[in-house]
Amino acid sequence: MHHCETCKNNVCTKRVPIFSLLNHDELNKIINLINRKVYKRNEIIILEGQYLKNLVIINNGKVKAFKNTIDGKQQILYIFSSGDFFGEKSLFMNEKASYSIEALEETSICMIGKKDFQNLLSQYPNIGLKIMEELSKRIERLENAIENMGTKSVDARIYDVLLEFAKSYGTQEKEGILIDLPLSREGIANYIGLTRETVSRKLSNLQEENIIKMIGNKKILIKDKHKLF
Amino acid sequence: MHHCETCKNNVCTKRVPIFSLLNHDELNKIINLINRKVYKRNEIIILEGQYLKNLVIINNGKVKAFKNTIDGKQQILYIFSSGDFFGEKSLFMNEKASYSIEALEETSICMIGKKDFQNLLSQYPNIGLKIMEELSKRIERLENAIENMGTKSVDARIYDVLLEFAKSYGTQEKEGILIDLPLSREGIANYIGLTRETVSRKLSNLQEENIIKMIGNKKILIKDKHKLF
DNA sequence: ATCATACTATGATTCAAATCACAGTAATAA
DNA sequence: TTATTACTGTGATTTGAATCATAGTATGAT
Repeated sequence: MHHCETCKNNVCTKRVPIFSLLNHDELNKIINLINRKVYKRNEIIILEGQYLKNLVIINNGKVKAFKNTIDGKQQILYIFSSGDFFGEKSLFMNEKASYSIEALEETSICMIGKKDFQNLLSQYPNIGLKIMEELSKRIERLENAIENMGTKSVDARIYDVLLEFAKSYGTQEKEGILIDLPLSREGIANYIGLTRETVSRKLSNLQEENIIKMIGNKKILIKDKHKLF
Repeated sequence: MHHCETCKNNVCTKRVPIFSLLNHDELNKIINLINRKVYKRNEIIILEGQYLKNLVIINNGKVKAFKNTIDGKQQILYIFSSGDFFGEKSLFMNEKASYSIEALEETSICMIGKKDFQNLLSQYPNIGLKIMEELSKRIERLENAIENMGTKSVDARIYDVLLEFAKSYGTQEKEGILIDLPLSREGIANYIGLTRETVSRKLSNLQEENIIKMIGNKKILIKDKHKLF
């Protein structure tokens, strides 16, 4: 199974940074350890508190990782897309997932069992280094998010999230950077710790100032990136 | 050098979780790779933006890791104490420090050069696993901090920081948990994203409600822990 | 193309933390 | 012990985001 060319090309190994140091034969061995699954928009992939038995790598699509609070609020911690992984915590510690994962669009994932992945780790120590590198990057993003929420004005936080989205989901067009928003207004609010209404208002302001242009609800054109600093 | 008993007992290796899987002889080998240094209260150990050439392990004392913003605010990200390490990012990536480190009290540190530590890592892969484990814990703390700042009331954030400090710096006394505060009111404010004044007021409230008792400026007695949930 | 549903915008009001201002207190060094 | 400095507490005021309320718009399914 999984040996036809189409499958290979669709499978995570090729596009995953943590496997980037492996050669063709090594990748092929890994393919046999992988289980795939596809989720529809809004489907829950993991629920906070569940035990996770796999390392999950995103092949295609986007998911959000979030925590729900007792009083009905939601904090989005990550948006994971192609090549990102989660569930790594269960590899070294036997702990419950500390956040839920929900598909933001049709998303296909690859799963590698805990044991299998631990074997891979000891066989190819470089994978471990790559994971540490990725965890370090994630830590740095979280640290910046905390700095933003703790010290920056609401306007600055809106600027930052627009620039982040521009980098991750934007394409350069002649009029500016066109962002394919991964989140609704409410999602953005839950990502940067504001309310839906405040995000709406701030974006309207930016549009009035001719810095951005909202195209429907799912796209934003950044006309003047330099005014967002 | 470093072979007398007093030195051994004072050196980081024994109290550092990341070396916990090594035996006595292995630890002795590591001792020879270590350089020690002592910092006084308020001394800067690393400045944001500097290149770091060592993994730094705290032997004794406490430091704060923080970012300064352009408009003069400060966000404290971590309080590191005995057994904690930092500078691990420079081991896999050649990047500048993303935060400054300042001693909160007299603090002695142990340093292992980048190259030496990389050798250790390949010699004892378990150290790598321990580091990943520690990074995972750090990630979880950051994720919780973001959830707190994004979704919780100011009161809840004060409760949380008191409970955190009680766990890390508190001793059980008959009247309650006595916390040796690592930070001033302003420091606490910079840790949870509030102002000095708000922290003062909220602590005063808690004292009036007989939940805590402030003892000078550096100690707080938690009389009724259960009211902080 | 129409409809149903989910999402968005925006005005009015409330509220709580930031800010400003200054007095009071604790900690540290001489 | 006293003096000096740094830290803390608290009142008055401002400010800006949350909340409440409702109308408007976009999107996707049929």
